[in-house]
Amino acid sequence: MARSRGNRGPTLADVARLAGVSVSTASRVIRNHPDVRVETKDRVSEVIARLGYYPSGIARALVTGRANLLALLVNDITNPFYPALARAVEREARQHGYLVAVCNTEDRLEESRRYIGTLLQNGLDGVIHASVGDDEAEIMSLLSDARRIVFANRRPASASVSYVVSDNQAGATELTRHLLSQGHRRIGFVAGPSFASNARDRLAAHEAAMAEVPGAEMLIAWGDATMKSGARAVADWLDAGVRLDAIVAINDSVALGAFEALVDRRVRLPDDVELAGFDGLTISKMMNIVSVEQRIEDMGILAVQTLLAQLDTSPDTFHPVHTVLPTRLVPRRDAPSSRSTR
Amino acid sequence: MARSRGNRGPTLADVARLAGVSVSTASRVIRNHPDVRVETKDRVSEVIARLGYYPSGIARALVTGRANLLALLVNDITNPFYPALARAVEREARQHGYLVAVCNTEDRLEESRRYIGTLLQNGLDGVIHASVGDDEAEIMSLLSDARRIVFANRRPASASVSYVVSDNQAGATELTRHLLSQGHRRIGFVAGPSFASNARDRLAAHEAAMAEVPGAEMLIAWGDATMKSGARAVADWLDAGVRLDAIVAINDSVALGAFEALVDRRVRLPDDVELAGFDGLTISKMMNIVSVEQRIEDMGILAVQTLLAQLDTSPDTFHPVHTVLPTRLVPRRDAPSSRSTR
DNA sequence: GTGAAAGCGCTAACAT
DNA sequence: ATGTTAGCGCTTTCAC
Repeated sequence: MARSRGNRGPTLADVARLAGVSVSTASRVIRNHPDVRVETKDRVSEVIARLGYYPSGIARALVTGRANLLALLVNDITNPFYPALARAVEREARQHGYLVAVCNTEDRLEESRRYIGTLLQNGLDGVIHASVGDDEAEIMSLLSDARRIVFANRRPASASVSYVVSDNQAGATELTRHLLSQGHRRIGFVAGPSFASNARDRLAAHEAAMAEVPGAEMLIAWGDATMKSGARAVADWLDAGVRLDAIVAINDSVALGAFEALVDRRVRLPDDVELAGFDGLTISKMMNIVSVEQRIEDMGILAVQTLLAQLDTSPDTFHPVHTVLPTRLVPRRDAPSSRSTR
Repeated sequence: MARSRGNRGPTLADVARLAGVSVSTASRVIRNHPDVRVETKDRVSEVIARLGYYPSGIARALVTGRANLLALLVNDITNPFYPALARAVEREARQHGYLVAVCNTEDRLEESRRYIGTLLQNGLDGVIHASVGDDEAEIMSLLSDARRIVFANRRPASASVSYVVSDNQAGATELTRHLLSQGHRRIGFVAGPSFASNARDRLAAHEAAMAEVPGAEMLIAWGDATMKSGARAVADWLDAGVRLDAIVAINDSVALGAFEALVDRRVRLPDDVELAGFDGLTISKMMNIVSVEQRIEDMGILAVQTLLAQLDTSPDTFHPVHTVLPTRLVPRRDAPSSRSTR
C-alpha cells in the first residue's frame, strides 16, 4: 500500500484561493452555474486552466450520488455478438460522460450477484444486461429500482422493466420459411439455453414455421449457444447417420462451430447442407451462410439512451420502455432466388 | 435529476449505532482489522448481515485514494483479438476486486486523451493499454506516474514503463520461414499501421526472413489492421494481375478480409494461394490458415498482475517489468509437412 | 452574485 | 480493544 496519496493535483480549494473567491463560487464555475459574474467566472477559469485542475468525480459522486458509471453485463465478451454491442454501448455512454464496466457473467448467477455487489459499492448508476437468465430476480432485488436497469438482447421475464431486443420471432419465421422455400425439408435446429428468451423465441418461431409445411421434418439439438455446442450437435447428427438438408444455428457462434464440424467431415456447403444462423455478423458473411441480421448497434445505442432517460425519471412517473428491433434476412452471396431440386 | 439520493441503504454509522459500538470499530470490522474482539466483531457482523449493509466504495475511495477501477484501452473491441484479451483482463481484475472500464480509442489521440481525463476524474487506479500509438507521450504525462500503466500487445516506445507483449519478431520469422519452406517465393504481406510496434516488428522480421532466401519476392501492402485493409490489399493485387504464392496478414482480422476477397475472386485456398495470419484465434482455425498463435489469455493476466503489483510499489523502488511471451506456429489442419511443387 | 457552513460515508491517526 | 477527532474534495442550503 505504498501508493502515494495526493496523486490528485490541485483541489477546488486551491483554485478558489488563487482566484480570490470562495470554494462555492469556484464550484459554481465548474458546474456552469449561471449565477456567476462573467468577470469572476473568467478569473476562475483562468486559474483552472493554469493549474490543470479537474474535479474529483469521487468527491462529487459522494455528494451527488452519481458516479457516471454504467455496467454492461454479458455472459461472454468472446461471443462475437457482444463486442459489437459493447462498442455501441460504450460509444453512446461515453458521449454522455459515462464510463462502462464490462462484466462477464458466464451465465452464472453467482457471478451476476458478485458483479452487482461490486458495482453497487462503486456507485454504479445503471446497468445494461445483455444476458439475462436465472439471475433476473436477484439482480432486480439487489438493484432495488427498475429504473436502474435496461435489458438488451434477451427479454426479461418481468414486463415492468425496460428492454431492447430484436424481433426474434419474426426473424426466425422468415429464416425458416426461406429455407423451406429453397426446398429444404429436413432441418436441424441447434437450440440455445432455455433460460435465454431470444433462444426460446427463435426455436418457437422455427417450430411454428415448420408446422406450416407438410413433410417438413424437424430435428432439435440442445446446446448452450457456444461454438462447441454447434460442433457437437453436428458431430452427433453426422455420427448418427442423420441426413439433413439444412441446419439452423441459434447464433453465429454456434454456426461457426457447426461450420467447422461440417468442413471437418467434408460436408460441402451449401451443396450438401445449407447452414443458417442469427446475428448477421461479419463471420456469417465470411462463412457465406444465410443469417438473420440484427441491428446490434441500434440495440446498444437505444439501451443506453433508454437507461439514461429513465435514470432522470422520478420513481412514480417511471414507465418501462419496450423496444423491439426489426431483423433482416441476409441470404448467401450466391443464393439462388429459388431452388426446386432435392 | 429526479434521481433519489439516499438510494444507498444503511451507512456505517447505522451499523455502529445498532451494534452499540463506534464507527471506527465498525470500520475495523469491515476492513478485517485484527484489533477487534471476536465477540464485538460478531455482533457487528450480525448487524451488517441483518441490514444488508455494504460499504460505499466512493466514500472509501475519497479517503484512501483507491477506487478499484482499472481501464483497458483498445482501439476497437470489435477486432477479435481484443475480446479474448478483455476477458482475461476482466477475470483477473475481478479476482482482485477491480472493475474494468473498456475504452475504444479508435487509435485516435483525442479519444485516448478524453478517456484518460474521464478516468482520472473517476479515480482510476491504473490502465492497461493494449493499443498504444501516437498517444503514448500524452498518456504518460496525464497519468504522471509510470506505475499506473502497463502496456500490452503493442510495445511502448519508452523502456521505463512495463509491458507484456508477444515475441512478434520470433513469431513472424517462424511463419515466414515456414511459408518459404513450403516452396512459396512470392509472398504478399499486408502490413499494419506503422505506429503499432507489433505490426512493425512483424514486418521487419518478415523482411529479414525473406532476405535469407534467394529468389524470394516480397510485396507489401500498407493497411490499418482492419478487415477492410485486408480485403483491399488482396483486391489491389488481384486487379493488378500480381501473382502470389502466399499472403501474410498482420492479424486475423486482416486475414479475414483477405480471405473474403480471395473467396470472392474464386481464388482457392490453400491451393492457389496460402493465407497466413497472426493471433491464432478461433477464426483463423475456421479459415484453416496458418497462424502465429499468441498467448492472449496469459497476456491479459500478466498485464493485470504486473499493474496491481506495481501500484503497491513506492515511486523509488519501482522498476518496469518487460514480459515477452512466446508464440507458436499453428499450421493448417491439412498442412503438408513439406511441399516442393509450384 | 457571492460566501460560510454543514455534511456526503468513510478511514486514519491519535487517544484512552 | 475501542472511541474521538479530523478530514478526503466536493455540493448545497442558507445568509448576506
